[in-house]
Amino acid sequence: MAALPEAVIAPVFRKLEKYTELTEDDRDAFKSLPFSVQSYTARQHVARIGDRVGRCGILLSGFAYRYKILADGGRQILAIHLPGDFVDLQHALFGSAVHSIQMLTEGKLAFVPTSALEDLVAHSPAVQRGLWLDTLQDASIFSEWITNVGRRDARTRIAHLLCEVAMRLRAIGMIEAGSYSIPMSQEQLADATGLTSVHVNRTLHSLRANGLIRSNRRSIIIEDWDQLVAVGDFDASYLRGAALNARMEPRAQLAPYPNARISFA
Amino acid sequence: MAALPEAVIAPVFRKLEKYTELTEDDRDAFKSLPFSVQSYTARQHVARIGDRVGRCGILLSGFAYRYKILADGGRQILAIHLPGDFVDLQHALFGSAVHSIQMLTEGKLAFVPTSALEDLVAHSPAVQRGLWLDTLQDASIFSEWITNVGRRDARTRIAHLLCEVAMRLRAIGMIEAGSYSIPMSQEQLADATGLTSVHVNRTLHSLRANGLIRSNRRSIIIEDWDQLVAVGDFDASYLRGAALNARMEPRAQLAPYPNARISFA
DNA sequence: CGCGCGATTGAGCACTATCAAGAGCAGTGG
DNA sequence: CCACTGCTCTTGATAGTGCTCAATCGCGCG
Repeated sequence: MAALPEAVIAPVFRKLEKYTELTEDDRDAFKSLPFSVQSYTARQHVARIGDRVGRCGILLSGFAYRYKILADGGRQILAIHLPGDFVDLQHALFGSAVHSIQMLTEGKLAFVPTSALEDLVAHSPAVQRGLWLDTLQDASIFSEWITNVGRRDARTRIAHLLCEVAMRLRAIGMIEAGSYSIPMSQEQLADATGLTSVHVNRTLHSLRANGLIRSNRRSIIIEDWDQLVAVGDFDASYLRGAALNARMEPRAQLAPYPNARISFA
Repeated sequence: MAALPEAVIAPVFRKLEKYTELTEDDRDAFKSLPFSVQSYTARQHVARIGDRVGRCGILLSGFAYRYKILADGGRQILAIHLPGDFVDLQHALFGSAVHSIQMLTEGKLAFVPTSALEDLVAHSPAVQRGLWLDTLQDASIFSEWITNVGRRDARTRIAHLLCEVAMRLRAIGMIEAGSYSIPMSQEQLADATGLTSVHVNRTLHSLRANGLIRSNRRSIIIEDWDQLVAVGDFDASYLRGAALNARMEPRAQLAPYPNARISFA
C-alpha cells in the first residue's frame, strides 16, 4: 500500500472538485490514503455478488460495469464505469456486494481500505461532500436508466445510451480528435438496455441505415449527433457533473462535436 | 421557520442512525435547523422538472413519488417515498429539478434551506455520513428498479414492487396488525413498472387467481407472502437499511408476516 | 341522481423475444 | 503460414408478451 502519483489521482480530484472546494489539506489527506493498485484483464471480475467488501475501488484506467443476474438467468447491466469513477462505494460502505462488477476492458483499479476512507471523511467534510455528490450523481444516472428501459422503445434506448456514454467520455476528456472508443459487445449493449442481442443488432442496423451512426465490426461512429440526440430523447441535464459544464451551458451547446467516433473496439 | 417537535423528526433520526452514530450535539444541531412545514393534498406537486430548488424536503407523513415525462408523453415513476424519506437531496444539492415530485396521498413535508443543511454537514461529519448512506441506499433501490423494468416480465415486476413496498413499510413500522395500505392506482403501478394500466389490471387478476393476493377496488391484500417473494424474484438485501435488519437476518427470516394487508386505499 | 375517475374487458396488433444456422474476425498452436 | 477454435455478429422465420384502441362498468362524491 503506497501513495499514488499525482497524475493517477488527478482525474479523481477533478471529479470531487466539480462541485466542492478541497483545501490543500484535504488533497494531501486524500493522497496519503493507503492505496493498492491492481491490474485486471478484460472480463475479469472486481467483485461478485455476495462478496464481503472491505475496500473501495477507484477505476484508474479501462472500463468496467456492474450487473445483476436474475432468477431466470437473465442479466441486467446497471452502470458503466469510466476512468475516475468510484466503482463500489455502496459495497464498501455497507460491507457486502449486492451485484457483481466486471471489467469491460483491461484496466487498473486503486483500492482503499474502507476503514481508511471512513477515517478520512470523518475528518474532512469537503471530501465526504465530494463523495456524496458523486453518489447523488450516480443515482441520477440510475434514475435515467430506469426511464430508459422502462418507457423507451429499442431504437430510443440504444440512441440514448450512446449519447450518455459519449457525453460522459467527453466530460473526462476521453474524446480526442473527435473520436473515442469503448469496448462493448452487442450482447453487453443488450444487457444494458434490457433488450436481446439480436434485437440490438437489428436496431443498430436501422440507425446505420438512417445515417445516425456508422459501424463496422466492434466499432460505432456517430455520424449525426443532433439526430441521435433527438432519436434518443436525450437531455444531458441528469448527468449533472458528469456532463461537460452541464450547469452552465444551454442545451444546444451541450450537443455537437462533429463526427465524433465511438469505437466499440 | 421553527424547529420541529421531537416526535416529528424521530423517524428521520432512526433512518440516519441506522448506520451512523449521532452525538447529542449532532442531534441538537439537526433539530435546530430552520424547518418550514407544508401540507399537501393528494396529487399536488412538491416540485416540477426544471424548477430551481433551494431547499431540501423531508416527507413527514403521507406518500410521494418522483417521475419523469418522456418525449412521447409517457411517464416513468422513479421512486416511491415513505414517511421519513429525504425526497429530493439531489435537487437540493445540485440546485435544480430534473424530474417532478408529486404527492400520492395528502401529507406533510418539512423543508430545510439547502444553505442551512450545507452548513450543518460542513460541521457534522456524522450527519453528512448519514445522508450519504441514505443516498447510497436510494441508489441501490434505483439499481434494483433498473433490473426490474429491464429484465423481468410483468408478473414478476409487479410482485417485486409489492414486496419492496411491503418490506419498506414494515421497516418503518407502518404495518400494524399485519396490514398496511398505500394508495396507488393501477395506472401509477403501471408507470412504476414500465407497463400499461391495462396490463397491470390483467396481471393483478392473475396474481389474485393464483391466491397470492386479494384485491378489491383500490386495495391489495397479500395472501401468500412466500409465494409472492418467489414469484417476484425478491431478495431484500438491496434495500440495505430500508429493510428490517437486512444486515443481520438470513433471507428466510426477512420474509413472513402472516396475511399482511396492502390496502391501496 | 348525475358526474368523473379508475377499473375492467375484448379484439387486434406490434414490438421484441426465441430459435436456429451461418459468417467473419481474432487469437492459438502446429 | 495456416488450420483450429471461439466469440461475436448477422440473418431468417416464428412466436408471444404486452400494447393500442375502445367501450363499459362501478364506486365515491357533490
